[in-house]
Order: sequence, then C-alpha cells, then structure tokens
Amino acid sequence: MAKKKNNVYLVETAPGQMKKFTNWPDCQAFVKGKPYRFAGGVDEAEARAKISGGAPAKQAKSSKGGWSGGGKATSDKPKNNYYLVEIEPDQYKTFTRWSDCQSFLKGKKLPYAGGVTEEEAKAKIERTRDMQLKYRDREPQGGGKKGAAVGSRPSEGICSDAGTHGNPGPCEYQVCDLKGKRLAYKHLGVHTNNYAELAGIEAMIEVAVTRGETILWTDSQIAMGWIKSGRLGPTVKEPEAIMVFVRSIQALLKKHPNLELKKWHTKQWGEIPADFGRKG
RNA sequence: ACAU
DNA sequence: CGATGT
Ligand SMILES: [Mn+2]
Ligand SMILES: [Mn+2]
Repeated sequence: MAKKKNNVYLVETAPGQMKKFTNWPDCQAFVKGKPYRFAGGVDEAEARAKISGGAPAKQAKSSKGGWSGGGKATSDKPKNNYYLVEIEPDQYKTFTRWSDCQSFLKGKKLPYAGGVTEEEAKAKIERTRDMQLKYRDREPQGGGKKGAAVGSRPSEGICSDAGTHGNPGPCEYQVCDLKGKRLAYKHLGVHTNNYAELAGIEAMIEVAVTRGETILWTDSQIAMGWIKSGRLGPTVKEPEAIMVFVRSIQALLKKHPNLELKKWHTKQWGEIPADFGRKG
C-alpha cells in the first residue's frame, strides 16, 4: 500500500466555515474536546470531501483502534445518511444531504449531528449537545477557565529529570529530592529526550520504594501520558523499548498503590530540582 | 496549542 | 535555531 500522507487538515468550526491547518498537532490541539467535524487529506479538496461525505463529528479524545499502525488522521468511517438538527427540545429537522443541512444551519446555533441512521444521529446530538452549545458562541474568545488550579511549590516527594546532548543524543537521567540532592543517576546511550524521561521515572519509582517516598514528580507530560494511556502515537521512536518501560512502570504503580506520579509545573514553580541546567 |  | 511528543 502506498503511503498517502495527509498534508492538509480542515476543521468545520461552523456550518460552511473551514479552518485550515497544515500540520496535525495544531489541528488536533484546536479540535480537542470540541464537537467539530474534521478531516485530513492530501489536498484541501480531499479533506473537504471527507467532511462533506459524512465524517462524523467524533470526539477528538482518542481513536482507540489502529492508531498505532496508521499515521492517517482519518480512518474508514461508515457514510452518514441522515443529518438531524435539533430545532427545539425533542423536535428535529432531518436532512439526507450534508450540504442541505449546512445551508439550513447557516448562521444558527443549533445542535446537529449526522449518522448512518436517524437514531444514531439523534443519539449523537444527545451526547454532544452540551459541548456544541458551549463552543458555538465562544470562537472569538481564547480564554477558557479549565483545569485545576496550580498550588504553591511542593515540599514533599522526589523527582526525576532527563538530560541529553542533542535529541536524539547521548542522554542520562537523575533522581533527586526536592532540595536537589542526587539519589540516582544513569547514562543511557543515544535515545530521545522522552525515552530518558521515562527511564528516569522508572528509576525514581525504585528509589521511592526503597526510601519509603510516596510522591513522585516529573515535568514530562509525554511520559505521564504514555504511562496513563498505555499507548503510543505512530511517530514515537523506539516504540518497543518505550513500551517495555511503560509496562514496567504501570506494574510498579499497581504493585505500590501508595505511589503518586505527579506533574511538576515548571512555569509556576521553576525548574524541577532534578534538572540538569542546560537550558540557558 | 501544550509539555519537554 | 533544531528535535521529541500529544
Ligand atoms: Mn524534563
Ligand atoms: Mn530539565
């Protein structure tokens, strides 16, 4: 199979209104948690066709199947045959062509969804109505008050961090207490930054177990995500080795339920004490 | 965009 | 400025 690379990503922010992205991360970040339709394609026409062809407004959360094998933003979805617009509670207008639905929707802020059957579309509206209404009005504003507040600098626990010379490059990790005292250190050979962060977390857990520590800090959103989800994206280097670390860490955390792996908020608290101090 |  | 990742 020839690899057709997606070059363009379109997001339908409002009926008929497309936002264009030329890279997947930007598109993904924008669409995250929102009910927008989106699709990728070799060119804009292909992406648009996919959206119009009935790519369902799936939650950008995660596509559980085939994600690791692919590298494609869109996958085989059944074609939508019905498009419902919720005019009033429990009253729907039905369309059989997306373009008609789109015209009707123009300038309105009504919940809508497509589905292979009317029942499916109706159910989808039910599931996504809140988010649709919430985001429909809010496009101009960038400020959303989300996420737990970040408190003050922690005083409890231990931390790990990675250091590299080039990325990928010769790398190392260290585990420290919150005053910066080194508790463990290792050279790792040539790997990526995220590989080293992950290796450091595993070492940090071992240290925590032997020392009776329970709060474990890392600044790596990526490593934390791998551990929590148990899954890697299609672009990850050394995926087999990474997954060995991931499963090992998951097993350790399961075996020691008292351990808490937490995100170190560098912006608020300054560099994590295990940092190698090479950025400046 | 976010985290490195 | 470059790279690793969601
Ligand atoms: Mn780090
Ligand atoms: Mn660091």
